[in-house]
Amino acid sequence: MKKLSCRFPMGIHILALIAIQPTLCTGDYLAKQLQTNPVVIRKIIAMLKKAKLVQVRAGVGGASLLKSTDQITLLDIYKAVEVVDHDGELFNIRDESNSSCQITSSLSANICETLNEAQQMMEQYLAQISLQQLLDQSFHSLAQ
Amino acid sequence: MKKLSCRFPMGIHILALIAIQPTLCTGDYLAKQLQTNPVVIRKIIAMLKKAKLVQVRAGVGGASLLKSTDQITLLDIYKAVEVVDHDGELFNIRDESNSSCQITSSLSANICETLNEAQQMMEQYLAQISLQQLLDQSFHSLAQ
DNA sequence: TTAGTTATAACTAAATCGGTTATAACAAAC
DNA sequence: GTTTGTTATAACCGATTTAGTTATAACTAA
Repeated sequence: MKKLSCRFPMGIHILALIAIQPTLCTGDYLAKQLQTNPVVIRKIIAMLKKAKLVQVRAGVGGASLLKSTDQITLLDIYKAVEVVDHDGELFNIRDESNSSCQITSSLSANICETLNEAQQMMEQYLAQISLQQLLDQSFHSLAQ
Repeated sequence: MKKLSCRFPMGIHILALIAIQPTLCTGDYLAKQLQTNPVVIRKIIAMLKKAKLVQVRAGVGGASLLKSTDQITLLDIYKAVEVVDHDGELFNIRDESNSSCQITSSLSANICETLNEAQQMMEQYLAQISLQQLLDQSFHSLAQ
Protein backbone atom coordinates (compact mmCIF):
# COMPACT_ATOMS: atom_id res chain seq x y z
CA MET A 1 0.00 0.00 0.00
CA LYS A 2 2.75 2.37 0.94
CA LYS A 3 5.87 3.00 -1.03
CA LEU A 4 9.20 3.77 0.52
CA SER A 5 10.15 7.41 0.92
CA CYS A 6 11.38 9.43 -2.04
CA ARG A 7 14.67 10.09 -0.25
CA PHE A 8 16.40 7.18 -1.94
CA PRO A 9 15.84 8.14 -5.59
CA MET A 10 16.39 11.77 -4.66
CA GLY A 11 19.63 10.93 -2.85
CA ILE A 12 20.92 9.16 -5.94
CA HIS A 13 19.98 12.13 -8.12
CA ILE A 14 21.58 14.60 -5.73
CA LEU A 15 24.88 12.72 -5.57
CA ALA A 16 24.92 12.33 -9.33
CA LEU A 17 24.50 16.06 -9.88
CA ILE A 18 27.17 16.81 -7.27
CA ALA A 19 29.53 14.46 -9.07
CA ILE A 20 29.02 16.32 -12.33
CA GLN A 21 28.96 19.91 -11.13
CA PRO A 22 30.10 20.23 -7.49
CA THR A 23 30.24 24.00 -7.06
CA LEU A 24 26.93 24.60 -8.80
CA CYS A 25 25.03 22.33 -6.42
CA THR A 26 23.58 24.62 -3.79
CA GLY A 27 20.46 23.59 -1.92
CA ASP A 28 18.39 25.96 -4.02
CA TYR A 29 19.79 24.67 -7.28
CA LEU A 30 19.16 21.04 -6.37
CA ALA A 31 15.69 21.89 -5.12
CA LYS A 32 14.84 23.38 -8.51
CA GLN A 33 16.20 20.34 -10.32
CA LEU A 34 14.21 17.92 -8.16
CA GLN A 35 11.19 20.21 -7.91
CA THR A 36 11.07 20.35 -4.15
CA ASN A 37 12.08 22.53 -1.21
CA PRO A 38 15.73 23.39 -0.36
CA VAL A 39 15.22 22.17 3.21
CA VAL A 40 14.11 18.78 1.94
CA ILE A 41 17.33 18.63 -0.06
CA ARG A 42 19.44 19.61 2.94
CA LYS A 43 17.82 16.97 5.12
CA ILE A 44 18.75 14.30 2.59
CA ILE A 45 22.25 15.73 2.24
CA ALA A 46 22.57 15.71 6.05
CA MET A 47 21.97 11.95 5.98
CA LEU A 48 24.45 11.50 3.14
CA LYS A 49 26.99 13.49 5.15
CA LYS A 50 26.45 11.25 8.16
CA ALA A 51 27.25 8.30 5.89
CA LYS A 52 30.43 10.09 4.82
CA LEU A 53 29.43 10.12 1.17
CA VAL A 54 29.53 13.88 0.67
CA GLN A 55 30.81 17.09 2.20
CA VAL A 56 29.26 20.52 1.95
CA ARG A 57 30.82 23.95 1.83
CA ALA A 58 28.89 25.78 4.51
CA GLY A 59 28.29 29.42 3.87
CA VAL A 60 29.56 29.53 0.34
CA GLY A 61 27.54 26.67 -1.07
CA GLY A 62 28.29 23.71 -3.25
CA ALA A 63 29.23 20.19 -2.30
CA SER A 64 31.63 17.44 -3.28
CA LEU A 65 31.82 13.68 -3.00
CA LEU A 66 34.01 12.03 -0.38
CA LYS A 67 34.44 8.89 -2.46
CA SER A 68 34.96 8.41 -6.16
CA THR A 69 31.84 7.72 -8.17
CA ASP A 70 32.79 4.12 -8.79
CA GLN A 71 33.19 3.50 -5.08
CA ILE A 72 29.69 4.67 -4.18
CA THR A 73 27.04 2.02 -4.76
CA LEU A 74 23.30 2.43 -4.76
CA LEU A 75 23.23 0.24 -1.64
CA ASP A 76 25.41 2.81 0.14
CA ILE A 77 22.89 5.49 -0.69
CA TYR A 78 19.92 3.29 0.17
CA LYS A 79 21.30 2.53 3.60
CA ALA A 80 22.21 6.16 4.21
CA VAL A 81 18.76 7.60 3.60
CA GLU A 82 16.26 4.75 3.83
CA VAL A 83 17.57 2.45 6.53
CA VAL A 84 17.83 4.42 9.72
CA ASP A 85 16.75 3.77 13.30
CA HIS A 86 16.06 0.09 12.77
CA ASP A 87 17.71 -3.18 11.93
CA GLY A 88 17.49 -2.63 8.21
CA GLU A 89 14.76 -5.18 7.62
CA LEU A 90 12.41 -4.17 4.84
CA PHE A 91 9.63 -6.52 5.84
CA ASN A 92 7.77 -6.06 9.08
CA ILE A 93 8.07 -9.55 10.48
CA ARG A 94 6.91 -10.23 14.01
CA ASP A 95 8.82 -12.79 15.90
CA GLU A 96 6.49 -15.70 16.69
CA SER A 97 9.31 -18.21 16.83
CA ASN A 98 8.86 -18.81 20.53
CA SER A 99 5.13 -19.48 20.27
CA SER A 100 3.75 -22.35 22.29
CA CYS A 101 2.40 -23.73 19.02
CA GLN A 102 5.25 -25.55 17.33
CA ILE A 103 3.84 -25.10 13.85
CA THR A 104 3.46 -21.35 14.27
CA SER A 105 6.90 -21.16 15.81
CA SER A 106 8.54 -23.03 12.96
CA LEU A 107 6.55 -21.18 10.31
CA SER A 108 7.53 -17.84 11.78
CA ALA A 109 11.21 -18.67 11.71
CA ASN A 110 11.04 -19.83 8.10
CA ILE A 111 9.00 -16.85 6.93
CA CYS A 112 11.57 -14.57 8.52
CA GLU A 113 14.46 -16.35 6.86
CA THR A 114 12.81 -16.45 3.44
CA LEU A 115 11.77 -12.80 3.39
CA ASN A 116 15.20 -11.67 4.49
CA GLU A 117 16.64 -13.59 1.57
CA ALA A 118 14.24 -11.83 -0.77
CA GLN A 119 15.44 -8.52 0.61
CA GLN A 120 19.02 -9.59 0.09
CA MET A 121 18.33 -10.24 -3.58
CA MET A 122 17.40 -6.61 -3.97
CA GLU A 123 20.28 -5.28 -1.90
CA GLN A 124 22.81 -7.43 -3.72
CA TYR A 125 21.64 -5.86 -6.95
CA LEU A 126 21.89 -2.35 -5.52
CA ALA A 127 25.40 -3.14 -4.29
CA GLN A 128 26.46 -3.99 -7.83
CA ILE A 129 25.43 -0.65 -9.33
CA SER A 130 27.85 2.22 -8.78
CA LEU A 131 27.11 5.90 -9.17
CA GLN A 132 29.57 5.91 -12.04
CA GLN A 133 27.61 3.23 -13.88
CA LEU A 134 24.46 5.29 -13.52
CA LEU A 135 26.26 8.37 -14.85
CA ASP A 136 27.64 6.37 -17.78
CA GLN A 137 24.18 5.13 -18.65
CA SER A 138 22.74 8.62 -18.43
CA PHE A 139 25.42 10.21 -20.62
CA HIS A 140 24.98 7.37 -23.07
CA SER A 141 21.26 8.00 -23.39
CA LEU A 142 22.02 11.71 -23.73
CA ALA A 143 24.36 11.10 -26.64
CA GLN A 144 21.73 9.30 -28.63
CA MET B 1 13.04 4.49 8.07
CA LYS B 2 9.69 2.84 7.70
CA LYS B 3 9.20 -0.83 7.10
CA LEU B 4 6.46 -2.25 5.00
CA SER B 5 3.27 -3.33 6.75
CA CYS B 6 3.13 -6.61 8.65
CA ARG B 7 0.31 -7.81 6.41
CA PHE B 8 2.66 -9.67 4.11
CA PRO B 9 4.34 -11.96 6.65
CA MET B 10 1.00 -12.33 8.42
CA GLY B 11 -0.75 -13.21 5.17
CA ILE B 12 1.81 -15.94 4.52
CA HIS B 13 1.37 -17.31 8.02
CA ILE B 14 -2.43 -17.24 7.75
CA LEU B 15 -2.51 -19.12 4.45
CA ALA B 16 -0.03 -21.67 5.77
CA LEU B 17 -2.18 -22.41 8.80
CA ILE B 18 -5.29 -22.62 6.63
CA ALA B 19 -3.52 -25.11 4.40
CA ILE B 20 -2.71 -27.33 7.37
CA GLN B 21 -5.93 -27.12 9.36
CA PRO B 22 -8.74 -25.47 7.35
CA THR B 23 -11.70 -25.93 9.66
CA LEU B 24 -9.80 -24.89 12.76
CA CYS B 25 -8.83 -21.51 11.34
CA THR B 26 -11.40 -19.08 12.63
CA GLY B 27 -10.55 -15.43 12.97
CA ASP B 28 -10.18 -15.83 16.71
CA TYR B 29 -7.89 -18.84 16.40
CA LEU B 30 -5.63 -17.13 13.88
CA ALA B 31 -5.59 -13.97 15.97
CA LYS B 32 -4.30 -15.94 18.93
CA GLN B 33 -1.64 -17.62 16.83
CA LEU B 34 -0.41 -14.31 15.42
CA GLN B 35 -0.96 -12.43 18.66
CA THR B 36 -3.23 -9.77 17.21
CA ASN B 37 -6.88 -8.86 16.88
CA PRO B 38 -9.44 -10.97 14.95
CA VAL B 39 -10.47 -7.93 12.91
CA VAL B 40 -6.89 -7.45 11.77
CA ILE B 41 -6.89 -11.07 10.62
CA ARG B 42 -10.18 -10.66 8.78
CA LYS B 43 -8.95 -7.54 7.01
CA ILE B 44 -5.97 -9.47 5.68
CA ILE B 45 -8.17 -12.43 4.75
CA ALA B 46 -10.50 -10.04 2.93
CA MET B 47 -7.56 -8.98 0.72
CA LEU B 48 -6.57 -12.60 0.16
CA LYS B 49 -10.16 -13.36 -0.83
CA LYS B 50 -10.14 -10.51 -3.32
CA ALA B 51 -7.05 -12.11 -4.84
CA LYS B 52 -8.95 -15.41 -5.05
CA LEU B 53 -6.43 -17.23 -2.89
CA VAL B 54 -8.83 -18.29 -0.16
CA GLN B 55 -12.51 -18.72 0.65
CA VAL B 56 -14.17 -18.41 4.02
CA ARG B 57 -17.15 -20.19 5.50
CA ALA B 58 -19.22 -17.31 6.76
CA GLY B 59 -21.14 -17.94 9.95
CA VAL B 60 -19.70 -21.32 10.71
CA GLY B 61 -16.04 -20.37 10.58
CA GLY B 62 -12.96 -21.86 9.03
CA ALA B 63 -11.43 -21.26 5.63
CA SER B 64 -9.86 -23.13 2.74
CA LEU B 65 -7.45 -22.40 -0.06
CA LEU B 66 -8.68 -21.84 -3.61
CA LYS B 67 -5.40 -23.03 -5.14
CA SER B 68 -3.10 -25.85 -4.21
CA THR B 69 -0.19 -24.90 -1.98
CA ASP B 70 2.33 -25.38 -4.76
CA GLN B 71 0.43 -22.98 -6.99
CA ILE B 72 0.47 -20.12 -4.50
CA THR B 73 3.72 -18.17 -4.51
CA LEU B 74 4.92 -15.60 -2.01
CA LEU B 75 4.66 -13.04 -4.80
CA ASP B 76 0.95 -13.79 -5.10
CA ILE B 77 0.53 -13.07 -1.41
CA TYR B 78 2.77 -10.00 -1.54
CA LYS B 79 0.73 -8.48 -4.34
CA ALA B 80 -2.53 -9.36 -2.65
CA VAL B 81 -1.84 -7.59 0.64
CA GLU B 82 1.03 -5.17 0.08
CA VAL B 83 0.55 -3.81 -3.41
CA VAL B 84 -2.81 -2.13 -3.55
CA ASP B 85 -4.02 1.19 -4.89
CA HIS B 86 -0.83 1.97 -6.78
CA ASP B 87 1.26 0.78 -9.66
CA GLY B 88 3.18 -1.72 -7.58
CA GLU B 89 6.39 0.23 -7.50
CA LEU B 90 8.25 -0.18 -4.23
CA PHE B 91 10.42 2.89 -4.63
CA ASN B 92 8.92 6.34 -4.60
CA ILE B 93 10.43 7.71 -7.78
CA ARG B 94 9.29 11.07 -9.06
CA ASP B 95 9.23 11.49 -12.75
CA GLU B 96 11.72 14.18 -13.71
CA SER B 97 12.28 12.72 -17.15
CA ASN B 98 10.70 15.69 -18.92
CA SER B 99 12.80 18.25 -17.06
CA SER B 100 14.16 21.13 -19.09
CA CYS B 101 17.61 20.08 -17.85
CA GLN B 102 18.76 17.24 -20.05
CA ILE B 103 21.04 15.76 -17.42
CA THR B 104 18.32 15.64 -14.80
CA SER B 105 15.91 14.26 -17.36
CA SER B 106 18.25 11.49 -18.39
CA LEU B 107 19.31 10.72 -14.81
CA SER B 108 15.71 10.46 -13.71
CA ALA B 109 14.87 7.95 -16.42
CA ASN B 110 17.89 5.80 -15.59
CA ILE B 111 17.28 5.91 -11.84
CA CYS B 112 13.72 4.79 -12.45
CA GLU B 113 14.81 1.93 -14.67
CA THR B 114 17.55 0.76 -12.31
CA LEU B 115 15.43 0.81 -9.17
CA ASN B 116 12.64 -1.06 -10.88
CA GLU B 117 15.13 -3.74 -11.81
CA ALA B 118 16.23 -3.95 -8.18
CA GLN B 119 12.63 -4.44 -7.20
CA GLN B 120 12.26 -7.14 -9.82
CA MET B 121 15.16 -9.06 -8.29
CA MET B 122 13.19 -9.31 -5.08
CA GLU B 123 9.89 -10.15 -6.75
CA GLN B 124 11.46 -12.82 -8.93
CA TYR B 125 12.74 -14.49 -5.79
CA LEU B 126 9.31 -14.29 -4.15
CA ALA B 127 7.76 -15.78 -7.27
CA GLN B 128 10.01 -18.82 -6.97
CA ILE B 129 8.94 -19.71 -3.43
CA SER B 130 5.63 -21.55 -3.13
CA LEU B 131 3.56 -21.94 -0.02
CA GLN B 132 4.25 -25.67 -0.24
CA GLN B 133 8.00 -25.06 -0.12
CA LEU B 134 7.59 -22.98 2.99
CA LEU B 135 5.49 -25.71 4.61
CA ASP B 136 8.07 -28.33 3.67
CA GLN B 137 10.83 -26.27 5.24
CA SER B 138 8.80 -25.73 8.39
CA PHE B 139 7.92 -29.39 8.82
CA HIS B 140 11.51 -30.27 8.17
CA SER B 141 12.75 -28.00 10.94
CA LEU B 142 10.03 -29.43 13.18
CA ALA B 143 11.22 -32.97 12.57
CA GLN B 144 14.70 -32.16 13.73
C1' DT C 1 29.61 44.69 6.62
C1' DT C 2 26.91 42.47 3.32
C1' DA C 3 25.01 38.78 0.45
C1' DG C 4 24.37 34.19 -0.26
C1' DT C 5 24.51 30.10 1.77
C1' DT C 6 24.15 26.04 5.18
C1' DA C 7 22.15 24.01 9.59
C1' DT C 8 18.53 23.00 12.19
C1' DA C 9 14.50 23.31 15.03
C1' DA C 10 9.64 23.60 15.00
C1' DC C 11 5.56 23.13 12.91
C1' DT C 12 1.85 21.59 9.53
C1' DA C 13 -1.26 18.56 6.79
C1' DA C 14 -1.79 14.26 4.92
C1' DA C 15 -1.44 9.40 4.83
C1' DT C 16 -0.83 4.83 6.74
C1' DC C 17 -0.72 1.71 10.24
C1' DG C 18 -2.35 -1.65 13.79
C1' DG C 19 -5.80 -1.97 16.78
C1' DT C 20 -10.51 -1.52 18.81
C1' DT C 21 -15.50 -1.24 19.22
C1' DA C 22 -19.93 -1.82 17.46
C1' DT C 23 -23.38 -3.49 14.38
C1' DA C 24 -25.33 -6.47 11.01
C1' DA C 25 -25.58 -10.73 8.62
C1' DC C 26 -24.81 -15.54 8.30
C1' DA C 27 -24.99 -20.76 9.21
C1' DA C 28 -25.56 -24.73 11.85
C1' DA C 29 -27.24 -27.02 16.02
C1' DC C 30 -30.68 -27.46 19.16
C1' DG D 1 -37.51 -20.53 15.63
C1' DT D 2 -34.06 -19.49 18.79
C1' DT D 3 -29.52 -19.71 20.24
C1' DT D 4 -24.61 -19.74 19.57
C1' DG D 5 -20.56 -18.83 17.32
C1' DT D 6 -18.93 -16.91 13.52
C1' DT D 7 -17.90 -13.56 9.48
C1' DA D 8 -18.27 -8.76 7.35
C1' DT D 9 -17.62 -4.24 7.70
C1' DA D 10 -17.90 0.48 9.03
C1' DA D 11 -16.21 3.85 12.10
C1' DC D 12 -13.00 5.47 14.92
C1' DC D 13 -8.45 6.00 17.66
C1' DG D 14 -3.57 7.04 18.66
C1' DA D 15 0.88 6.63 16.90
C1' DT D 16 4.09 7.23 13.36
C1' DT D 17 6.06 8.77 9.05
C1' DT D 18 6.23 11.72 5.39
C1' DA D 19 7.12 15.96 2.50
C1' DG D 20 6.92 20.45 2.92
C1' DT D 21 7.26 25.11 5.10
C1' DT D 22 8.79 28.89 8.07
C1' DA D 23 12.00 30.91 10.98
C1' DT D 24 16.36 31.55 13.18
C1' DA D 25 21.21 31.17 13.74
C1' DA D 26 25.74 30.47 11.95
C1' DC D 27 29.06 30.39 8.38
C1' DT D 28 32.09 32.12 4.33
C1' DA D 29 33.85 35.03 1.03
C1' DA D 30 33.65 39.29 -1.32
